[in-house]
Amino acid sequence: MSQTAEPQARTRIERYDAASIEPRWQARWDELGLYRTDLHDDSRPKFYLLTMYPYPSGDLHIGHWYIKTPTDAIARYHRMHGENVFLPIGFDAFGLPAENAAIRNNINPRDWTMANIENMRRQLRSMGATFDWEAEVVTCEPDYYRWNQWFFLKFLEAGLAYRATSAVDWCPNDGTLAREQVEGADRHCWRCGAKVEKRDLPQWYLRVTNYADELLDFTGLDWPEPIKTQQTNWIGRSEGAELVFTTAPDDHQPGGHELRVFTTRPDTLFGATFMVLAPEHPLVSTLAAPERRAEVEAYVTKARAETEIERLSTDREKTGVPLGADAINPINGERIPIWIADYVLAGYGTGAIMAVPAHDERDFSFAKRFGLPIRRVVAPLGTIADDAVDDAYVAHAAGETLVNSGPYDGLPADIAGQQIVAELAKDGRARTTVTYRLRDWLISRQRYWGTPIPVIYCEECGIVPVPDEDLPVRLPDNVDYRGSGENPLARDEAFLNVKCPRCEGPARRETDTMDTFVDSSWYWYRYLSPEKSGGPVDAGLVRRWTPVDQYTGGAEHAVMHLLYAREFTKMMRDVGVIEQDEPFKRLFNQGQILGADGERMSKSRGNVEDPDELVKRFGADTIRLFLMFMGPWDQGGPWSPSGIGGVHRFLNRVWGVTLDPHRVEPGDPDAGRLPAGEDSASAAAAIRMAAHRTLRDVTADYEDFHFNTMVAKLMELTNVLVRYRGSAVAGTLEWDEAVRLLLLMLAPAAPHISEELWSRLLAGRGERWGSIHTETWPAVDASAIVEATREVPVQVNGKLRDRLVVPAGIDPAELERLVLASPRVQAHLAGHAPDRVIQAGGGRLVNVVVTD
RNA sequence: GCCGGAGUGGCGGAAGGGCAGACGCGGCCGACUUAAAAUCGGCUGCCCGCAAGGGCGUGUGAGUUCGAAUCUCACCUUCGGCACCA
Repeated sequence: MSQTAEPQARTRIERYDAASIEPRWQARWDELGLYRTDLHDDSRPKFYLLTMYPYPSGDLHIGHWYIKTPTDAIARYHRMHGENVFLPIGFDAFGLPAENAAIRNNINPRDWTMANIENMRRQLRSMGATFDWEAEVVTCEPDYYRWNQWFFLKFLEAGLAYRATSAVDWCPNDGTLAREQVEGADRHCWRCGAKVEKRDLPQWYLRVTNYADELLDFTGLDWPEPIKTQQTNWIGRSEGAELVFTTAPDDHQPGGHELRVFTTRPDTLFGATFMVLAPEHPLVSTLAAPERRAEVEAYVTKARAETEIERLSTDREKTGVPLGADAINPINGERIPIWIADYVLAGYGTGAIMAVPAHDERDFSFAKRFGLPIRRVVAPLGTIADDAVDDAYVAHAAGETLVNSGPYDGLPADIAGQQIVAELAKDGRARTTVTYRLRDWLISRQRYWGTPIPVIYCEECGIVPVPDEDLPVRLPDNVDYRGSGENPLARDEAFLNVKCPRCEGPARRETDTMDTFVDSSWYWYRYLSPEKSGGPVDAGLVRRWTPVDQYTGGAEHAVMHLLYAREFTKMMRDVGVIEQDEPFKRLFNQGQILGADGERMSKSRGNVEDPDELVKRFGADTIRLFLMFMGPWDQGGPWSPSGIGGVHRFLNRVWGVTLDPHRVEPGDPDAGRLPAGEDSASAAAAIRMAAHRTLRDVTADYEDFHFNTMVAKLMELTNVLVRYRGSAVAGTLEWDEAVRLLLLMLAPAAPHISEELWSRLLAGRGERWGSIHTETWPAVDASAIVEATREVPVQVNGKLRDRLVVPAGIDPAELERLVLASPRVQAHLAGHAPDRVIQAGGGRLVNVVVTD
């Protein structure tokens, strides 16, 4: 720090220089262990603040700062309220990018990951954030992933994990994917964007569909509505009925097979003019007539190859072929033809539908395409039953009744539906049922850099779980991971060949690893006891500290991480590890910082903003405040540094008014003088009022995460101080109080500069140093913000015409008299008598209503 | 197509039934300086007007209200999510 001695009597203060301040305080905080949380301290209320742990891609970008620095401000704010705050951090360290980088650069994925983590630790520290590094979790460490394996085996034992062979989504880079990890109509991989295809593979699943109904219940969760809506839609609960059709006898088969369909519209049963099975439906080959067999098989083969790739949109023209067999409608015995078509999905409902073209758009376009009959059975009020159907009538409207439906004609649709199901239910041909879109979670991945799934395949014993004492199944370090597109573990003989734990015979290890979303589904429980070796979590600490009080992170995880986390918590509960039903009590989704081009930041686009550079130029405090000031936190937006100078200037002014209150600015003719009409006493009261009003508003803004207005209000208060700087009130008790409040309010958001100025104030008064971050959040003095007079806007017919300054406690009748006496009001009344005079908000505003 | 969010100055945004545009950026003018930078002060929604003042203004159109950026309905634009879920 350069301290140039000057000849003047008063030593000139040095300029605000973040670079010389910030590292010093970061080191000091670290040294004092200010942010190590004593999890066993229950003398204070606990506050578990969690922010989504980063993937160690190598560099922190400005988006990480955007989520993490306001989260840190929340932590600091809560600490100033006497809460025992736990803000841990860790790394989501398994995953594809490490493996790809390893293949590209011929290095070990572990070395690549660990080097990145080291760099990101440094970058995270440069934020000045109060992470408790002692609790750090790195998921690629055996200490962590062995518990993934432990959980898996618990789930296996409880029937919550199972292996099944079916057509799964396959990404050429990532291997198999869970359903929610395939995006878009063109079916691409959520991570790498590659087109996904179907493969028949035996894979491991977690039975999350067990929790479908429970997951729909958000009671007690303070989550953003859009996330709850997205999850609700994803789970896709649908109430309806299962109806049993039977196959009709014909020349080549005796019939009598049951064909179950799921429908939400049992009321339209009389309108079923054909049936459609998914191409994968198990009865397809049984039912296909000999003369149709070739065509059917060709269609099935084509559907299999095309299914997920070519079904581009709902607009695609429907395809299908008839099986050459009929089904019998249970309600009226009618024979209707059975078709197969790929618009019926094997994985939803029963994989078969009754087609009611008059009342379903998809069935309608299929019927049109293949010339199948269309029969109206629900008629809106005023429709003639036998009018031609030009469009599927799907809506529900008051007054609609059934037609062409035998004994049910004339009944309202909903009543008729219930009666039809009840009638068929008598002999077991119908039941009400509920169907979900949610599928079980496919967790197998054919990649190296993940948690090995701890099972062994024995020729004699079949699937054998790895015994607990053999955990963890370690990822071998030196494998040939360079790629033939096959899992490197499958080529590692030492890993692959094991003895069966049961019969000691030759056996083979599972080579699939777990979806990395398994790692991120319970890491916040591990933060509470990262070193624990006897089990995955410390039950006592989990009971005390979870659910997490506040979780912050992006909304892009709505139906992935944020849903898996809820599912995993429920599974952990059901195997007796924890008692909690839900992981996160309150969730906040910050917006996303886009590149300057408005696109998502990515290295390949070259629009990534490097915070290290900005830290060097402006300091962490400026960046923290600028990101908070940009706009509402949940909004995000394209990165534009154009306003950053303004925020930096603000901190300069805070620096100036704090350290040099008597300075008189040369450029301002009024500098150093009190404003006209004010004396020292009124100026001091005005400063005090401004400070306490700001405190009231800023407190509310911190509570609501309205950081942009919080910063604006601190700027306003600072501007008030700048206006009085060098005048008679500078340095008075009221001035000092305002400065003290300003620094305390600024402390959570800009922790370094406020700490520096705080220490200088203490030193200036000869007091012992104590960190500003261990101070208590100040209380508003209500008496400081009451005014003697106030300004009342006056409207005539809703338009602002005047403002009156009146005594604060003015009587309403007196206020009305003053308002009507106003020359401007008189002018706009133009001689008419007012019809009404409305005093809004207890006289905060007056509106004079007149008709002319 | 369905579900959800958002439309306010040149720009980021504030106000969420009661003074539209807080705060900041940018711009213009000025002070300080030999000069520039930095810093400081003033002005800055649009239109008419020398001014006083007036008119118009929160995506569009209707409505509710004494009063609407804010509530209701319809539409337009835009950003997310879903992808034939029977």
